[in-house]
Amino acid sequence: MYAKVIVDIPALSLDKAFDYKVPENYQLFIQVGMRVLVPFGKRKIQGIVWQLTNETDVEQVKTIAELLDPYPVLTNELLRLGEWLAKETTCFLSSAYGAMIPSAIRAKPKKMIQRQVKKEQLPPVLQAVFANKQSVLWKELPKEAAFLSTLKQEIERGHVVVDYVLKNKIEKKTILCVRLVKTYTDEEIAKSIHPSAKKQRKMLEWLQERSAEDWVPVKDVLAQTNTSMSVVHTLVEKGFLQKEKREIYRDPYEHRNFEVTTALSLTSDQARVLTDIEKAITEEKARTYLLRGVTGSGKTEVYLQAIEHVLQKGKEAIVLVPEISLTPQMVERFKGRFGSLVAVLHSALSQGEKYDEWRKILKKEVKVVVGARSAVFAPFENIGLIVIDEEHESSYKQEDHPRYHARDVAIWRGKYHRAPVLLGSATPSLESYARAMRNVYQLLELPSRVNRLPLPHVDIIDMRQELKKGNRTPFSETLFQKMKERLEKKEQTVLFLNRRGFSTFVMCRTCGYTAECPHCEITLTYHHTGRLLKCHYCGHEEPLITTCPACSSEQIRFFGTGTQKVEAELTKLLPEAKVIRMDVDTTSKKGSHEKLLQAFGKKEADILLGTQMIAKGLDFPDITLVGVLAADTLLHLPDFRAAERTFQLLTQVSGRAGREKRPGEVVIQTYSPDHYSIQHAKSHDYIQFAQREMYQRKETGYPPYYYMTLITVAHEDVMKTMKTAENIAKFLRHQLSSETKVLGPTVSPIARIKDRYRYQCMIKYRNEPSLKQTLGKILQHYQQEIEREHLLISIDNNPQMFM
DNA sequence: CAACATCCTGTG
DNA sequence: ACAGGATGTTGC
Repeated sequence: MYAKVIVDIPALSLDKAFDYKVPENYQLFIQVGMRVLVPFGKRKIQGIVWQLTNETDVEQVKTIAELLDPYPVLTNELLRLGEWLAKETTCFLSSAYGAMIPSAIRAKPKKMIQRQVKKEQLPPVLQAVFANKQSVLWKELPKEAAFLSTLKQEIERGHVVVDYVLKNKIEKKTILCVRLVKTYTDEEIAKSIHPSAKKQRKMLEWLQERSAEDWVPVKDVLAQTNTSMSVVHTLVEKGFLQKEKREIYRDPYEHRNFEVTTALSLTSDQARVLTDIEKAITEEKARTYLLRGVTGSGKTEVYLQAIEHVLQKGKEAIVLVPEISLTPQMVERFKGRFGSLVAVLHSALSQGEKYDEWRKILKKEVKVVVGARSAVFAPFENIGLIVIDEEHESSYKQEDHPRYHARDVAIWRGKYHRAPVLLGSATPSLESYARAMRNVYQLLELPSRVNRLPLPHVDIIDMRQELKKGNRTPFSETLFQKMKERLEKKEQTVLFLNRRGFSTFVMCRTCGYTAECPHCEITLTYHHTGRLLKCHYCGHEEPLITTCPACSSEQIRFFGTGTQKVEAELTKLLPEAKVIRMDVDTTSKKGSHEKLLQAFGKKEADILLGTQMIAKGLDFPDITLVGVLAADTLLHLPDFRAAERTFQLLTQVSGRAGREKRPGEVVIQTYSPDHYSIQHAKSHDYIQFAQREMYQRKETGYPPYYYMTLITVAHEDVMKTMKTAENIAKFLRHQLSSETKVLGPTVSPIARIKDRYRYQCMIKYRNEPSLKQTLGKILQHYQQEIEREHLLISIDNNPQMFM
């Protein structure tokens, strides 16, 4: 019996299966999808069993060293999905599988030396490194030539051997538990426990009262009965109790109680939508539905009831939510409805927590997964529905290998399981909307808010006029007036600014010098805390300059406005207002995001000031005013989706106002008040916006009318980078059809990142069946340079970012 | 001509 | 990715 194994090393030359013999003792247990440790050259590495066969063409097959799993970590379906993903996104098979497995179990084998003889038999230098240990990690050894030659000698003599051991990064967590051996009668207890041993009696009684067969953590027993460990020991010795280390799950929501909820009554719109979806679930129709529902129209309740239907059918459901809206509020809605049947997966969990949530899925202990992008790979085997909330969010596209879009993966899995996929959004991506228009997806709509409240009134303020009036604060007169009103009425305001830090850039007024990152061609951003200049791309930091390094002038000025600066202005202009600031800098610590939101929910502050991250899921009844300080920041980015993103963001943010009884108001400040994305956001008119934008895309030749592929070349040497990019473009023009456009090469919007120069080419095409193959040829051709000289060629199909 | 750095090949 | 052998470079 042989196994075809995909080894865990990302390299083009290793992107194929390697055959290994399955040892006798594993033949009964081994299954496709399990991880194995295999000898590879002089090393041992991890791999995935991809196929099992009875023959091999390879003459000198080696044998699998170790079977790493008791059950497969990848299902048959996921193995096939990986093959598709590798082909579709031009990545290695091992990278595709890597994306499906939690990082906690992707163990790196460690090189070690082990002594085979008594310490005294080794030369003194080696005695010293071994100390009292049997084995030592290779990387902890001294690397001097003298030492290495003695080591080599000892290895040749067989006194020391080199070995690879595999350390799981995260172990299963265990705690000490006890349970009663059986249920005891009073006489039995009286017979063996002395009347004066009150504590022993108390512990036994306490345990008897609980369901007797269960294991109980010792910690709880001691706390509840107010006894000590010695009592446990005595009872174990007397044979009343059993003691054992039991495996437990780390529970990220351990200290939270989720209020149990039941299905809410639906509006007629919701009911109509739900009927369609339930029908698809029952009939096992692998259709994709686009649910367009205005903010506050109750999309989540539709998801919840559809999932209920899935569970009734004995199937499982996956719900994807953008990372930033996976707040405790969101989790609460699902845990409240489905309790312990829910697993939650997102990046804020520790590695151990992620691993445990994932194990619950694998062991079929949960039926619903709520999670960010990568949760689309949840190893369920009987999926009845996949939901993608806020489907337009660009975070569903992974920005590094494998560059997949969760929507495409969901649709693939939907087909496999014959399950519907439900895409939900108030502002669908134009790609999805176009598909719905062509009936590729089925369009479902929720046109009005659940509570029948009107959508908030939106004021557009022309900031050019404010400047003329001499207003130099970040707030227009109108916005400032309204903020003051809220303060008096004790209502809350949310201020939104799409930029963190204090100012955008620092410039010398005398000579025009601007501070730039030494590793990336991008201006540094001033951060008030620590008085630092930071690079938002590579994290480089340097102290703030006070004199210009170019001309020694002291006229250093800050330009642009960030959240920190607005906060400072607020304390100056509205000293009585309490402000909470939320951005990457104030929410980087675990749990701080939640804490700040809770504080705002409890009305500990009047104004919430934040970036992107507060645009979603914020659902507090007392917010009656939303201010967008600079609506243009997104609009003028060099990106064909700039208008779409602006419209989506403004709509999203406006949705935060007046979610309950009181109507809300929105103030949008902008330097381009007439732009259609801003005007249509004012009138809450998605359809008008979509039509206008669709026209624009058609004229300029962008998605959804054309597909795009972005190729970025990066290398330390500018000339080499340019030449390579040029050659690639030439090759593409030659290979692809004449209707396909190859643009560039041009310098990337960020010309250098981490000391590598960057050039890019763009391919725009409508029909190019051999594109994937052609791209594969390019990688093949540059394989040596990629593997040896750190040449980077990245291929991004349907890119979301153009940096 | 040895000691050392760099290139290059193969991994089942 | 990385180990190990082949090949090139350098110092005396």
